[in-house]
Amino acid sequence: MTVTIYDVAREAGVSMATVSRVVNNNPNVKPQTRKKVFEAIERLGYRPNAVARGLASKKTTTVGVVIPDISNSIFAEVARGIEDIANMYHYNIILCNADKKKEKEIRVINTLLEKQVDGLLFMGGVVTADHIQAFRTSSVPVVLCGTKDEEQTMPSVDIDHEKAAFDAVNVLIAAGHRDIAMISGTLQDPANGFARYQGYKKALDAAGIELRDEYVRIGNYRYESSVDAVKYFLELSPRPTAIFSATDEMAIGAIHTIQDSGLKVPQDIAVISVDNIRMASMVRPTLTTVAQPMYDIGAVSMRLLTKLMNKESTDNMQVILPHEVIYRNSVTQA
Amino acid sequence: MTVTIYDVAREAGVSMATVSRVVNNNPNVKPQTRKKVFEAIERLGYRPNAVARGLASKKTTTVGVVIPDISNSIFAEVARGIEDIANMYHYNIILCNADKKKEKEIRVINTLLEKQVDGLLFMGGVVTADHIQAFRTSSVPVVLCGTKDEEQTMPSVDIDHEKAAFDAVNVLIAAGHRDIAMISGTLQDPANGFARYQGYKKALDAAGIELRDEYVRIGNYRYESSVDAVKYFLELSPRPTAIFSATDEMAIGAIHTIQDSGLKVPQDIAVISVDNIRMASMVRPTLTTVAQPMYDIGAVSMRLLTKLMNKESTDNMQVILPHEVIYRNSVTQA
DNA sequence: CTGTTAGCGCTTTCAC
DNA sequence: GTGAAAGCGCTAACAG
Repeated sequence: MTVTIYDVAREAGVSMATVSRVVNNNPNVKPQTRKKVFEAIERLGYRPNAVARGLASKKTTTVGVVIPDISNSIFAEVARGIEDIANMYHYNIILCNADKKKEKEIRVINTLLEKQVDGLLFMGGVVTADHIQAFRTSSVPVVLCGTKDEEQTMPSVDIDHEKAAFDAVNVLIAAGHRDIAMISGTLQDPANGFARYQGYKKALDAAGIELRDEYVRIGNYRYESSVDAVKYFLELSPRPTAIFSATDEMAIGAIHTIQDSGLKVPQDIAVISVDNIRMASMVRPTLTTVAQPMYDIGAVSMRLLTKLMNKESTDNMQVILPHEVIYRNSVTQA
Repeated sequence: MTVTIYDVAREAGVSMATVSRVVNNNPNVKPQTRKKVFEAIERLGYRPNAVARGLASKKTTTVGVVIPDISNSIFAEVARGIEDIANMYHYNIILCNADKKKEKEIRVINTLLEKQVDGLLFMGGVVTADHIQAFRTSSVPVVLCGTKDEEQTMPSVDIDHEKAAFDAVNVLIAAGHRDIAMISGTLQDPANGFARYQGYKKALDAAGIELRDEYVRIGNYRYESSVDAVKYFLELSPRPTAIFSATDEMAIGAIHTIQDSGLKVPQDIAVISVDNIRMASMVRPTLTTVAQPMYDIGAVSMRLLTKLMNKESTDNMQVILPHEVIYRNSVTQA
């Protein structure tokens, strides 16, 4: 039924070992023999069985990628970076969505490990002790991308979220704003949540602006969640003249809510955030934001993982990539 | 080093077969024995090797999903539907991005087949003879989702794109429009391209409106591509009073281009499209569009695939799911 | 209810 | 350059 390496060997009049060598590009095969084998493969329509190969060689040339939320375009962009480098090094990637659920993340990590992936990339989200525990039960290398663990003991690739937020708020301050509200993510989230909030606080602090509790609302990163936050801000007095959103998606929700209330962005209220998703240049006004290099985060973390899988020495296990303010039209420049 | 089923057997004082039964939830094990085995597993930290299991059982409980473009939110939503049903039937899914490149699609299909997936889901895009050929070289079932092949010989789940487009254009006609332009996808694409164009043509025809060549521009489904199309339309005389876009993303580009030119949507030019991506309710004005049930397309195709993998009989191999007009604010209702 | 025994399809020494 | 043979870790008859 299915044609195996043995069938090919017989058809070509050689041993399985030789066929294996040909398939794996081992140079120790006479060109003529190689040709015979290729012909037999062609004739029989042989397709190597990666499962059998994986069992025999104890390598699958596959890396597992756990993605917290497949419908989030940020992760999609990171995934592209991962893919490109993976292809370059001849690894296949298997992407597993975890729905932003911790329990599912752990389950997915275990599934991937059972499938004997050669390495693991864990994207975004919170990295708990349970995650670390799951990683430890395996012997394959793991790289965190777009996040890091509390103790910073694991290899990771990320931006400096606090500094990014700091820079964003400073754009607002430089434009003359003093009444600056923030739509934050949950403070439980060390990267997109807590760190960005810290950056906001420090920027205000550095400018001698007092932090006002009612100027901070917690959202869930979704468009809808910023609608409520902004409605709340709109009732305040003094009403904020600028809003710093932890993410672009919430910023876009903010812009629309402001506009729906009859106010103008940036004239009445300026808006800035961090991420630079594709949509940021698709709204009106276009969104001023701090870009994180999503593709590079993916690419660099995959590259780091290849080194780890090859047991190459690596100097820097905790990579921080640079970010950059993208000036568009949701903040009036000074 | 790695602990195997054999180690567990020894530790628990039973045979490998018994351990295998316990791990696979085979009822033919005395509760007490089962307990002993579980304890041994726990003590040793045993994790079953899915690769070995796959080789021995010739089943991987894994289905491969090829996704044309991971950064396209439509596919992401379809993927959610696939995932949910896959989990329900205890299949893992491995997602492979193909960058909308035919060559890469074929390569990915072959990789997946080498990995011995139990079934294949092929999402969106054009299905050529080469694709069919690749599918045929394998013995596992394949379901197309969100697309279909020319000859409709393969199992598939999709909407009636032509009818969806027809309905969209009719909304415009019902609102009194006669000068209706279209931003189409490539006519090579049977689903999102050709079929939607056909629907446009037929709707005009049914209303006795003559088709004008200059009222049709071809885009590439991206936001940017509709900018040029709309600029072209704006110069025309008579200027169209409504635009039908083959996809939401291009429709959003259209709306912004119209607004940037100083005109208003829907007062000066109405816009409608097909898809209903999340962003459709996030733009201003919110986008009137024909919704395709993305989650369901994924869910139904995965369900169909499970039936095929179990060799259950299935009456309907070419499923067409219903679509629905979502009235929002980019078309003034009559 | 449990153990024995063949493989699954391939890689990988080790000889020749 | 090539072949023989021993597994990789597990499942699946088949016995008992």
